[in-house]
Amino acid sequence: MTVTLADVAARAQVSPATVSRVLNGNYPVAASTRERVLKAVDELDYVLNGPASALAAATSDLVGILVNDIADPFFGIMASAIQSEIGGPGGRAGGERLAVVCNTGGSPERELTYLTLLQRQRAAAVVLTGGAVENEPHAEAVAAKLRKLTEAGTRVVLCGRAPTPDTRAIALAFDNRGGARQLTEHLIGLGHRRLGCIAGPREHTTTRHRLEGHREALAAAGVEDDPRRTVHGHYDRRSGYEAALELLRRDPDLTAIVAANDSVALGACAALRESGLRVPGDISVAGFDDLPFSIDAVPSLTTVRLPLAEAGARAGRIAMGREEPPPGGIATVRGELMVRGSSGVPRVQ
Amino acid sequence: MTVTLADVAARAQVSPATVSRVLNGNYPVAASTRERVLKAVDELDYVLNGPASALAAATSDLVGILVNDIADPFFGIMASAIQSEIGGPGGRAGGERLAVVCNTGGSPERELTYLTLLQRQRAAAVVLTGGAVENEPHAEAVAAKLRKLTEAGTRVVLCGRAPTPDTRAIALAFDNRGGARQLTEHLIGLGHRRLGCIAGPREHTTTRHRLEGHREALAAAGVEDDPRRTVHGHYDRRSGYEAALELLRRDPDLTAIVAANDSVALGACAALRESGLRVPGDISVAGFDDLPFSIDAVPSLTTVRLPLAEAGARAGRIAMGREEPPPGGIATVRGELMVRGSSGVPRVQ
DNA sequence: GAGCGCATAGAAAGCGGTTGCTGCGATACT
DNA sequence: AGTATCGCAGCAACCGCTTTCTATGCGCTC
Repeated sequence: MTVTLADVAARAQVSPATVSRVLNGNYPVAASTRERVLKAVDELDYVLNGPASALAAATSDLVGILVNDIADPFFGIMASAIQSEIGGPGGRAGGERLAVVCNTGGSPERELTYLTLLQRQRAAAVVLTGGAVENEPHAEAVAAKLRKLTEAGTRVVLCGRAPTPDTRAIALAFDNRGGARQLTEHLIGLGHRRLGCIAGPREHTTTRHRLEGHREALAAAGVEDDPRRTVHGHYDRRSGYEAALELLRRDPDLTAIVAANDSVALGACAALRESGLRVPGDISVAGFDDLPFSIDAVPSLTTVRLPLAEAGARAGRIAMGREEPPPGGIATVRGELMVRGSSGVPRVQ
Repeated sequence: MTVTLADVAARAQVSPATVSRVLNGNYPVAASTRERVLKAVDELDYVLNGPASALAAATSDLVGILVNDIADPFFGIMASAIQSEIGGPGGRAGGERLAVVCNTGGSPERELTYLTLLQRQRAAAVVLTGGAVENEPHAEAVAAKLRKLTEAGTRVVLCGRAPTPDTRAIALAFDNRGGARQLTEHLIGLGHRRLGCIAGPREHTTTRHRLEGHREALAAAGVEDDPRRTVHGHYDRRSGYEAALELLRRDPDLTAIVAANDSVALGACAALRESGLRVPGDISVAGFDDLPFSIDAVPSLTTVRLPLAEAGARAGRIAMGREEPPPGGIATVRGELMVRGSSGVPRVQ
């Protein structure tokens, strides 16, 4: 029914071995033979059997990309950049590889299962993006799995994710702490002293690092860090909306809010506006990531730009072995403070 | 080196066949034996070899999801919904399937190559999302490939994409034409007569349908359709920004602009604002899709809500054979007009 | 107690490629 | 001319799992 290598071989009057070699192009084949084979391939409309090939060659052309939330442009942009370097059709890479994006939904269980699935498929490489959950049993399980993957020859790259110790995984980590610190320093510099903070979900490396940066800035400036001014939520607009209302309830005199990311910041802006506060006239707001829509917000969002596309592309190249991993296997990618319309000097009280 | 079925069998003192049967659970195995096998699997940390399994069983657990642009939330949301139904870890489905998202970048060549790659992997199902390019040779090539896939037993579902004739592909198409018509009717109802239109890329089904709906509404209301009031661009904010400036240059007295989608609308708003025009005071703007950020725009965006998540989930279920395909293999998914702040009555001139 | 059927385990033949090694004719070298 | 060398094609042994078919042991029935 389906056309196999043997069929092609028969038609081209050669052995299956020759056909395989023509297709893989890593063995000398006479031009005339090659042509005959290619003609047969074309005529029979032959399509290689991936699993069979992977089995025999003990490698596959699958590359896994794990993302926390594919509906979030933060991950979409990174995934897109990674994929463009992985190859697949149209990518810069030569060999055609199937870049597969897996959506973990932020759940460590799913992350683990996807890793197993990729291990099962003998993936050539795996790129994990975004923050990791710091929940203990899972963190160790993931680390163990990554260890096993690298041992089996799968290249593992972390993109925008904290390094995993005792693993041969290459890490391209965002400087979330430094970025957050800069951002809060900027607000403090404008004169803000009552800063609310909408943090991301607990037990999350990204959340923790951004929060630490924020606190460092507060401490450095001698500003009191009232724990009541920090609210945890998710990385979506809705959380921002609700958290902003909660912060306002706790302290109506807040003059600035730093959000977990841009979506959260936008949600917060909406809540503030509906509460009758003007941004930045009455209260400043800052985001994080600098996603494309941030510049179109009104007022445009002060935020920290993370070079998502660049980092993703680099991670992709490293995963493909087309770029040297950074020394020590760890590189820090810095963000850039983008001062825009949503932050201003505090209202005199 | 790597643990195989035979290793597990040896350890459990059974034959490889028995281990396979325990793992697949479709053959009676005595409880005591099963237990022994599972124990061995656990102790040896055995991971099934996917390719080998796929080869022997002549099926794989891969499901492909093709998207035009993974960095665009429009596709991210759909992909996320599809994937949640496909299963993979945590999904509602029973079997663990690897949902792979492939980014075509809107290029028909890549689309074709990805389809071949999936065919090669003997994917269980394929879901294509978003509009298709209407470029003739490619459209036919894609149709031929889809035909071949369905013939090989791969379920093919189109989500938010126009049906492909002569294919056994199931289509869940968005009513782009009807939605666009409603939107323009709304603007005409408000009193607008000089409507600009920022359309998507040419040779694209989505673009064509939305444009047709727009023109239908104009024609029905007896409003002249000046071709100079239509500009083509891409589905991103930048295109919207540039196209809006171009439209203004061509006709400074425009009172409304309908955009190809929400991102384009936001870009247009930015351009208008920078040109000193207020929205909707001086000019109304409408988007399409109703992506999450649209409600946070200032003013919030009048648009047509497309049930992306619902449609994606349904497409996923159909792809998995867990839901009956619609009669005739084609269903139309309607959008809903969302009237918000960016549209208002035209300024009296 | 012999015959039967049922439940369960094993043997072995693929699935469709890849690749090390062998073979063979032609060319190059002494 | 004789032989070492090279280029290219084929043979055949896997790769690791699934599955059909067969074998065995056991409890039953008549």
